[in-house]
Amino acid sequence: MNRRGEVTIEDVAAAVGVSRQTVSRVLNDSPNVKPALRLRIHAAIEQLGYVPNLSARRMGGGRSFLILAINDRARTIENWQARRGNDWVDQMLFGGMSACERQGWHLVFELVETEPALARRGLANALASLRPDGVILTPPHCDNADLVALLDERGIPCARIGHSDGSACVDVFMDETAAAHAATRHLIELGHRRIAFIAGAANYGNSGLRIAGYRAALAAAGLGEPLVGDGDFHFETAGRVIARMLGEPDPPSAVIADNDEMAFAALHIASAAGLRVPDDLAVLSFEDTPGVRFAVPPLTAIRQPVAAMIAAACDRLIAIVTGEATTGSIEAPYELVRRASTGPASTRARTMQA
Amino acid sequence: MNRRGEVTIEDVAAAVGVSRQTVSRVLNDSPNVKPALRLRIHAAIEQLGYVPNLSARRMGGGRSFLILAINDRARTIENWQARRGNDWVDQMLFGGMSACERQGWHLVFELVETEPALARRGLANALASLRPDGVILTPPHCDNADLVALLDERGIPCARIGHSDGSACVDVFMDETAAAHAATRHLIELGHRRIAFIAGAANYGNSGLRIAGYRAALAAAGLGEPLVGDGDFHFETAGRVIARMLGEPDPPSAVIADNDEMAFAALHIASAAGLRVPDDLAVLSFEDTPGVRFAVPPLTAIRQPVAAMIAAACDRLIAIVTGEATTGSIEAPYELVRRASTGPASTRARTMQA
DNA sequence: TCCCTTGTTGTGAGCGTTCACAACAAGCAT
DNA sequence: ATGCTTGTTGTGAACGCTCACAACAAGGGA
Repeated sequence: MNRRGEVTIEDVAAAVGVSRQTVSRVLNDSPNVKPALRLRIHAAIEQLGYVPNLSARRMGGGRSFLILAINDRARTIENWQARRGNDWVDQMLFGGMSACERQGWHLVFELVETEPALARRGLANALASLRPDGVILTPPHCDNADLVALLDERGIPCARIGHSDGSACVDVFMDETAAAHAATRHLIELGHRRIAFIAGAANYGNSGLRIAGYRAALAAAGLGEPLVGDGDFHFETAGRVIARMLGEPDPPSAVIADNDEMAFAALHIASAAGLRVPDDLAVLSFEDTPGVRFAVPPLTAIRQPVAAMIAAACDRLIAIVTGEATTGSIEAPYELVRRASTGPASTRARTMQA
Repeated sequence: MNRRGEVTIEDVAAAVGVSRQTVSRVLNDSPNVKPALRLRIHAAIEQLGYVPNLSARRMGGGRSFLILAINDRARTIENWQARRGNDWVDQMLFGGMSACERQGWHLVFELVETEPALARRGLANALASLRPDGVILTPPHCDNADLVALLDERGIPCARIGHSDGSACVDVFMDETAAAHAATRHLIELGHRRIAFIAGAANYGNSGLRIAGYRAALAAAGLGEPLVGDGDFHFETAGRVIARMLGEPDPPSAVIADNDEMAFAALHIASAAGLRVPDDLAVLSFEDTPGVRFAVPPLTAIRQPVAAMIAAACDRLIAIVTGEATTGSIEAPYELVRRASTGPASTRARTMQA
C-alpha cells in the first residue's frame, strides 16, 4: 500500500512472495509462468483488490489501454446547442464503451476542429497528453489524409468510420448505395411509381452514394426520371422542397429523406396538405434515431448500425495493438426497419398520376 | 525528444536554458517565476508544440486531470438496446466535455452496476485504474451513500447530479417541485380546470416531488381533486392509463406526462380518439428530448438543463482540486418551453365538463 | 557425466513529471 | 556591514509499472 492507500503491484508480489515482474507477467498474460504460481497470483490480486495503475503502465513504456475517439467539434456542438439530438454520439459512446470495457480498456472522446490545420494540431495535442493506443476517426475527419498520416507517423493504429479507400487503416463502413437501393426497391414493391429523394447534400459524400443507389433501383424497375430534391438535412428547407414537389404536376407518392429531420418535415407537410401517411404519401428515412418510433405514423427507416461499427473498430484496434490482427476493412450491414409510414400506393394517388 | 519522437519537458527546458522544474512551474501556474522568463518558456512551449504527458503528471504525484462520470449500467444499456435514445448521456457528454476541455482536463465515462456491492467494486476499480481527480455520480448512484463514503475515504471530490442532502458533496439539482408547480400553473392559466398527471413512478424520487408541486398548484387555484395516473415511463402503459382516464366521467382537458415517451403516448391516444391537440386535450411533458420538436404538434415541456448541470459539476470539481472552491450545492434552473401542444382550454371541453 | 537448450524467476534501469528541499540572489531593517 | 526575510531557480528522489537482461533450474542429447 502506498501512502494514498492504493494497492500496488509490489503488494501483490509481497503477498505471494515473488517479484513484481512475475506479477506483471501474469497481468499481461505473458507465457512462461508456472500455472500453479499464476493461480496463486491471480488469487492474491483478487483478494487484495489490486487494479493496475494505468498511468504507471503507460510510463513503463507499455500501453495506455486507451482508445481515443475523435468527433468534429463544430458539427457536434451545433447539434447539441440546437438541441437537435445526437444519436450518433450516443451510439458511439455505447458501442465504444461496451467493447473497450469487455477487454479492460477505456474510451476517451475529444472534439477536434474541422479546419485542416487546426485538426492536425488538435489531434496532435490529444495524442501528446493522452497517448492513446488507438484512434477512431469519424466523419468528416475520416476523410482527412493529413490526420491519417500523422497517426501513421506515430505508429498509432487508426480506424475510420464511414470511409473506405483501401489504405492502411481499419475502415468500417456501410454500403450506402445498396441501402438506398433497398429502400427504393421497398417502395417500388409497394406499388409506388413516382418516388422522390430529398438529399441532405446532393453532391457530397454519403448523399451522393445514396442517390446513386436510388437512381439504380429506379432504372432497374424501368421507372421514369429520378426526382431529387436539394435539402440541407434540416426541417425547414426540406419542408419547402417537399411542399413544392407536391404542388407540381405528377407529384410523388413516396418520399425518401436523407435523414430523420427531413422525414419529419415530410410528415408535417403531408399533414398540413391533408394527405394521409402512408396512404397518400409514403415516407422513408435514412437514419432511424430513437424518436421516429413515436412519429405519427412511426417512420420506416434505414438504420446505420453505428454502435456496432464503433464496437467493431475498438475490437479491431485492440487486436492490432496486441498483435492478434492487422488492418483491413469491415463492412457493417444496414437494416431496413419497416414501420407504418410506408404502405401500398393508394389507388387514388395512382389515379391522380394517370 | 524521446525515442518515440515526443517532445518532453526537458526539451523545453533545454531550449530556454532552464531546469525542468522551472518549466513545470510555468505549466502549473505556480508563483515565483520571473515574468520575463515565464514568457520565454511559454514561447518555447508553443514553438516546440509541447503538451504535457498526462500519465507522467499523474505519476509525479500530481493530478490526473481526469473527471470520471459514472452512469448506471443496467439502465443505460437497456435504453440503448431498446433504442429508446439517451438524451441524458448525450447532454452529459456535451456539458462535461465542454467544461473539461476549456481547462485542459478530460472526461471519462464508465458504467457501473446498480447493485450496491457491485457498485462499490466497480467504482473502486475505476478509481484504481484511472485515478481521477474528481467523480460525478448520476442517478441512481448519487443516492448510494456507500459510494460517497468510498470517495470521501480516498479524498476524491464528488459531485452528485439530481440529489441534494446537504452533505459534503457538490450537489447539483433542479427544483422538481417548483417545476411541476410552474407546469401546472401554465395549464391553469390557459383555462384548464381538470388536469391529469401521469407519473412515471408515483412513490419514488423525482416523480414524488413533481406530484407534490402539481398538487400544490391545483390546491392554490382552488381546483378539485388531483388526478394522478400510474405510468412506468413507457409508451404502452401510459397509453392505457390515459385512454382509461379519457373514457371516464369528467375527463381531463390537459395531461402532464412525467417524461416524453408518455407524452407521445398521450398524442397517440388523442389522435386515435379523434381529439385535437391542444384544442381538446393539452399535453405537457417533463423531459424535452430533441424529438419533441417534431411531434405533431410539437410538445410543450419542462426542460432539465442536464448539460449545464454536468458542466457546473465539472467546473466546481476542478475548482476544488485547484483549491479555489469548496463543496456546496448548485441549483440549476428549469425551463418551461412553450410549444403547440398546450393552448387555451376549448369551450367545448369545458362545456362537456360542466 | 557434461553441455546446451528451454523454461521460469529476479534485478536494475528508465519512462516524464512533480514533490521536497537545497541553493543562491536580492532587498530590507538593524 | 550584518543578518534576516523573501523571491527565484535548481537538484535528487519518488511515483508504479514494463523493458532488457541476468540468473538459475530443469530436461534432453551427446
